[in-house]
Amino acid sequence: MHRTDLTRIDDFTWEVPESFREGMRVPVRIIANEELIDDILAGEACEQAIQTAMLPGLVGHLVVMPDVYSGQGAPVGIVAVSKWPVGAIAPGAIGHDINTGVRLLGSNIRVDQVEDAFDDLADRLQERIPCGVDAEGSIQLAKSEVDHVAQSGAQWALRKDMAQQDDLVRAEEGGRLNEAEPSKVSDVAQSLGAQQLGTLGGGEHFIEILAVEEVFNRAAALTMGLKEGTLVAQIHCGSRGYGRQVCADYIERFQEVGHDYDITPPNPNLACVPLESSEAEDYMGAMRAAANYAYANRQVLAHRVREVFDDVLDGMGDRLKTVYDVAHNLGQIEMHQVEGKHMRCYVHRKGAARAFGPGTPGISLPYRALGQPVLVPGSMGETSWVMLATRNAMQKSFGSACHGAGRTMSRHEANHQADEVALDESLEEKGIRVRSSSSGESSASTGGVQLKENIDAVVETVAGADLASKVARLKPLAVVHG
DNA sequence: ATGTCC
Repeated sequence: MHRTDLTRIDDFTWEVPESFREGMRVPVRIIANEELIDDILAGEACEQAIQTAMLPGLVGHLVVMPDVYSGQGAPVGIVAVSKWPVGAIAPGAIGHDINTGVRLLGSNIRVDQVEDAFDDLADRLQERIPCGVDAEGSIQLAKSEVDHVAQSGAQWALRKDMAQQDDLVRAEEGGRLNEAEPSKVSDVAQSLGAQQLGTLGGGEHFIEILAVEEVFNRAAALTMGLKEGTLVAQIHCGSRGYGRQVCADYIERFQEVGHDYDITPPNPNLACVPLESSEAEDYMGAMRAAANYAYANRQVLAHRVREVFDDVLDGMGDRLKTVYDVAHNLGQIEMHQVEGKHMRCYVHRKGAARAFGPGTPGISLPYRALGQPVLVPGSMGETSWVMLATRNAMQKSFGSACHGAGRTMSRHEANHQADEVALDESLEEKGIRVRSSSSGESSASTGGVQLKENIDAVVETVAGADLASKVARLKPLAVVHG
């Protein structure tokens, strides 16, 4: 695909018109600046976005975020809005990693007072937090308890003394989605859930210690508890095997029943059913259960981080306060203004954060007047950003913003051990402590493997497109990953 | 993303 195929809407918005391909239901709108657009057009994600725009019952436009990259079925970095009740729901447009997201903890701990402790912090985090695809948790749950976690989300952790009330107040949806139906989750998923709570997983999931490097919006930063020169912790992870299995189970089921509804999906991984079908209802219940599992997981990990801070920094764990907790892969029923009409919709966000503008109901109370916080982690070891959703986001992107830096080389492509090690080494060279379950196994790397750092371009684009505004930039000090 | 894909 080339620029000549696009209509330029404004400096940061490029449209693939509905007429581009037979079967597209809505245009695709790519949010990108001059620096990012050509890479996006060159990649596989663009074709995937066009296919995703063929899902039945979509309205408005398919939003492509500047940090988009290729995924299964739909790319990672899209928002697809389905009209209620005539539209369809597609698990592949939410993703296998249901409610992968970010928890950010701020603190009043000054970086310069604890510089000597970074190595110990990294070591202890690695010891305390099981990482990697096959990680099993320190918490073993009975099957009935898995259902309680899936029902209660982060509130489960509060009952188990692994959360503070304020953690829930400053979390999207209070860390719990209503109407979760653990009974609609398969036994296989449930057994995985029994073993994996409090684990980080693999891929791009990580825990980082960072410093608040620069504040751009003092008032907002004050409300968020972010101050220049202080230490923060960021947790990027999701629902592990539990959510992955839910997605896989329902894609399979939707593939089987799709033709009963006269639906031919654009691609088998985009199998879908009508929103008001019993299959859709089952999936929504199971997906919310997985989302709650992820909220609980990030809460347990936040608790582990506090424990490590208690140990290493002499009881400083309590000084870590939740800034916000946000999902990057979720589907939700929302009201939106589409082509001048206020309508009930089902919003698929895959690799996109909900970003409701100031005053919108549904934003956690401490932030309702400001707008929803948008947490933008870089790829592990990269600069991260905290932003704030703007009013404009409501119509331009159906209340959504980017989820983090796109990857020019996915960990899937970088699947060779040597590349993984080389990536870690390039971070170490920058003075960042890296602890990885796969590190140190090989130094056969040739070096020179690097993730292109495009997060600044992503953030400039999101700010330029007026989806969110900058609050603070965070600089990584230590990262633990699978 | 993942009891990891041929």
